[in-house]
Amino acid sequence: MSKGLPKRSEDYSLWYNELVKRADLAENSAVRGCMVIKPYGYSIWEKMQAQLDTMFKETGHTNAYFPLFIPKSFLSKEASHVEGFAKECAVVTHYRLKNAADGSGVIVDPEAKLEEELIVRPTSETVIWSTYKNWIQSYRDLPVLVNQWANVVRWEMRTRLFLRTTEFLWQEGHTAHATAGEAMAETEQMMQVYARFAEEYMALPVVRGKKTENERFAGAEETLCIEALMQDGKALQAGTSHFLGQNFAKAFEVKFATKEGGLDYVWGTSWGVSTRLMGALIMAHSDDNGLVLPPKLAPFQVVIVPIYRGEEELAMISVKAKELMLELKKAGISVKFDDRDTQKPGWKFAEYELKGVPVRIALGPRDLENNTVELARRDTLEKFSFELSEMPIAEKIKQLLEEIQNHIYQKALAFRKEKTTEVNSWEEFTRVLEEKTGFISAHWDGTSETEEKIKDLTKATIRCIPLDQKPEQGVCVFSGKPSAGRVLFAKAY
RNA sequence: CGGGGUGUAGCGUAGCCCGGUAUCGCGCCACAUUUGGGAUGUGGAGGUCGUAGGUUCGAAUCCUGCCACCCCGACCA
Repeated sequence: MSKGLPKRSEDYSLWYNELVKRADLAENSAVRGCMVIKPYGYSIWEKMQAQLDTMFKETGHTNAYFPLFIPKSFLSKEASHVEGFAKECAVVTHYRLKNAADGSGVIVDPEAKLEEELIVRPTSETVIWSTYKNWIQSYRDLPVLVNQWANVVRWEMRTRLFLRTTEFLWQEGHTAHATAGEAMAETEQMMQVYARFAEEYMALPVVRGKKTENERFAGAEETLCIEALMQDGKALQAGTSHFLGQNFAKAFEVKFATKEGGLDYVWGTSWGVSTRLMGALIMAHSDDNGLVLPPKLAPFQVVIVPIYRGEEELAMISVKAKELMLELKKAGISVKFDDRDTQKPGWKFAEYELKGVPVRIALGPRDLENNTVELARRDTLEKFSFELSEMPIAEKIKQLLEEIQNHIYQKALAFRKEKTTEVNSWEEFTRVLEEKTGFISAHWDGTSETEEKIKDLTKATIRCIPLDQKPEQGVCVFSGKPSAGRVLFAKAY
């Protein structure tokens, strides 16, 4: 392994790829487009899962599990849904292998052709709604509030670790309601859950918004989203929540007896976030020295590195280190004590910086003598000596972790503000897009045609119509037609 | 699927034009000296040169097929 990471300023995507690999988050696998998520990377995902899962349960949802395979016929029941996913589905056509007659290995047994092919789920609306049909008969059965943690497959042409892989891990919530209003409220609620998760846990500021018709989920009436800005000025969709109207209920004949004695189709929602969040996390905060992790999601928040000559010194330092570790653990802080004798302190410093550990404690003979430790924070790379008599170490670290969590959020927020530009002319639009990058807040005439043309010309898309959009009369930056408010454009991942 | 590129030790590479049995760095193993920012020295292990075939006394090198990966385009969370 060579030492330096590529610089963000020189080659951002190379920096990203190298960082993911060197920080032990993930690597490419033997299967094209699929990744191996390594233990350190998976630990972060587990932290995300745990927190999101808690939030889903707090909002009344329960986990369940639906099959990986979907009968082909299901997919075609909702017209726009098929259209959206048909081009990227993996299909199972056979169920058996056999030895080749010429001894060259195994081949697909042509005798074992499936009568109906199975699709590897690209998303589960269809299997789930075919199941809901049986679960729901009356308004008394509603709402159904279910989430599942699963893997899905979308056969992408070009993949990138975490950001776009053929198989990815995610959660998909699927709910059914008696009224449109209730379903819409659920859609909004879950978008807010995602936004809160991104901001409070990932330290990632997001714009809450609504997708335009072009960018909407295939099969949804309305898609709400959270959009984040990465350090290279490109936007990343971090989570989506869909109001499905009665589309899937109609496609799968999910009707319920209303309180009033009528029969009506059920209203649905679906919402999801994926391992793509890992990519967002990495790109939002990390620097040329490596990963910068928010304390709330770091696999361990503190690492203790002993500095010593000889076994006796290590033994003495270990006693102190273990004492500190215990104190920290009692306070709910996760700590790793790295007493490996196989690597030197300097090597460990660089390693934990690469891996984004929020706080490092270095403990050496001088510290034992002076009753101090050396603290270093990952976000600012500041180092300072801390007198253990000053206050309990756990309290100090707790403060520090909170400060780091807050600081990286503020830093990302300031960056987004700086990179969000209001523009009023087409000339300005293209110039800002090319030179400054980031979000562009501009008037749009509300038509898909204009959106398409802008995309063709510049690769920029409408990321969202912000929910906090101010009513403001203006003219479309492209067509000159009247507009009632600004939307956010950007080049996106 | 179009256009370009690359496959050589665990990783990154030189050699290929001009054919003679593979270079260097990192990592790995052993020993010694080291340990407050990626240590140093000495010794060592590790290779079907992507794959199948062809040309040749001889192929990493030349020719042909195939495979894989990367980059750029059309599609996407």
